[in-house]
Amino acid sequence: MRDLIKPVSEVLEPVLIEMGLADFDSKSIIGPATDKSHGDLAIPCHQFARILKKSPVEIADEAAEKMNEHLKGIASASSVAGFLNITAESRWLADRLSELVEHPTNGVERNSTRTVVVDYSSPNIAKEMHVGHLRSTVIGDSLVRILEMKGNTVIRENHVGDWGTPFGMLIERLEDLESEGIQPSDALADLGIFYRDARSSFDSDENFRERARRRVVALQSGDEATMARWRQLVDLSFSYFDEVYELLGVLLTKDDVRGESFYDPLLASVVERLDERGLLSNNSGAEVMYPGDWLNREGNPLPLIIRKGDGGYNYATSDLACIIDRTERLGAHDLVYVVGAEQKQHFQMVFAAARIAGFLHEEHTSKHVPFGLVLGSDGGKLKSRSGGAIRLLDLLREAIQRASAAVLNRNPDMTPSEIESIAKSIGIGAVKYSDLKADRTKDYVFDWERMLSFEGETGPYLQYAHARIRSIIAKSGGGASVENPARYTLPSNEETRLAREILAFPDAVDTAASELAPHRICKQLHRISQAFGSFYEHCPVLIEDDSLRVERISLCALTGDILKTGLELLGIDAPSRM
RNA sequence: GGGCGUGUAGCAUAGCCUGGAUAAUGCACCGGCCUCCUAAGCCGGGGACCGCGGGUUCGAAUCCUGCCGCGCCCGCCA
Repeated sequence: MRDLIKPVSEVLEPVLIEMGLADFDSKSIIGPATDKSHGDLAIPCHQFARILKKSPVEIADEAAEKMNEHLKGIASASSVAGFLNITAESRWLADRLSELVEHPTNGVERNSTRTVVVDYSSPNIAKEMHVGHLRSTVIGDSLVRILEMKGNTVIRENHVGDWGTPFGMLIERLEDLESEGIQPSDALADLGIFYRDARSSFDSDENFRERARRRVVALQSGDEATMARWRQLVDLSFSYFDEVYELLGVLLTKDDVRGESFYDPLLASVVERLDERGLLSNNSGAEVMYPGDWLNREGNPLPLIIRKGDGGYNYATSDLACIIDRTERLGAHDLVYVVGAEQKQHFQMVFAAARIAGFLHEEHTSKHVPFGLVLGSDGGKLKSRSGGAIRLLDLLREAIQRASAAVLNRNPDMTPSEIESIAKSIGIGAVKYSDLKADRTKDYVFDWERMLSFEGETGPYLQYAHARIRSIIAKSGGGASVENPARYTLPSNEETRLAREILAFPDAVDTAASELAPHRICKQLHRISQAFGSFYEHCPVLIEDDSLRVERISLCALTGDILKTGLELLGIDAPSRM
């Protein structure tokens, strides 16, 4: 009800002055009513009692009376227990609804024109993607869509772990397997096993370890045969990542990949630039920076290691190179990192260092968007039934398969290809919604039963509301576009409730964008779906009364469009049948 | 030890930044609703000392403070 505050505050302002409360800002004392049965907005008058030496009840009564005559056509004012309550008139709601129908982006203003880099997903080459990557991918993708809708220029960046010391052992493992006659594509068919075996050889075999070390040196120096192997690892891993991304339906493509290897050649210049500014100091052989007041376990200042004693580089250096690349080459204003909460301090230090070094200026913002761990239903780390790590691909396929059974059960007449497509939308939507619906900073319990039960606050519930709307519209014989009726009349409580929830949608998008919190949109879409469910049961649409029929079809179409738009912002499909 | 985060019905969560009325939603539980646009739905009901103690305030789930539980970080790893 953000739009209601402005006209109400214009009426409230002279009333405040008249009552001797000119010091209060009319806009900031108006808040949403905590109990919607009292109204849309509320002004608690208890705060004025001491100044006016009158009871809050008297003050609220007086203010309500003074306001009412000027609020005609907008709202009505009433008072209860010292609260001045404002309730929008149906007429006012109806006019806002008509505006929304005409609005090109469902009332969401494209009023932000920053260039934003969103860093998300970030899997590691030759390593299985785990549920942490799922969270980063799903949350990051939604943020990209939300920020784009607000008008920003958004650049997706997939900061892939494709460089560094692990590649010595990975390449040597690949060599070993090939000498045993195993094709590289087969060797990497299961990345979890491949990585685990490489690791165990590295840990247990001195000879292998030595070969791995030499291989790292060869990789760093650009040795041709080694680079070919490295390329092979990268390409094969990507085909796996792409399969996951395709199934997930995220925006990420190969063009968005900007891996560690890209920044490697830039690292020396990072050190140079820091050195020029005299920011580096030597700490037992390593070049370090002290960007803040962090302490280590012994209570000594915590260094950010820029160059190791052996001349190698650390993640911090790479992250600084990355910041320079994004601000100076890509012209980014805002940097967003969708990375697990455990790296919070690391990012604080890197951001602080980048400010000190002048890589980030006043016009830049940098935000770590943390998310919690993914836990199994036992409260511990998520594992497969056999106790191993869960392959993301298997997980997504299971989601689709579970959805498929439910779709077939309800629609025995559907063609197999229809079922396949709808099951994918539902299964993936269920996984995404359950990941996005809660505040992302909290740990997250992964529970098949809950997310795919198709009941309650789930992706399928929202999709179902949308599908029912499409079904009505198909039966109405009209087109898919929203017709603006001559005037909405909103004759029932169900209709005004639905109108209110629809009108709150742009607000939810704005909040989600400013807080980088997709769950704000989830919650509002759920409220809209609930309001629609109630409307659906109580307000028949395809009826004889022509003007009401037109109005209700329009309301359905508008609701459907908003649900579709909202689901798109979450990266979730909105099928027309289910 | 230091830092950060988190604690809300049996379970899972929203609300906390920006203090307001009877704390919201879902699952589970109890009771209703399919000759009618998809019952993956709708309507109604029971269930909460908002971790505990202090403080600020006319008013605290929300702000401040102390304690307790849980998690994460404090590596020449990423």
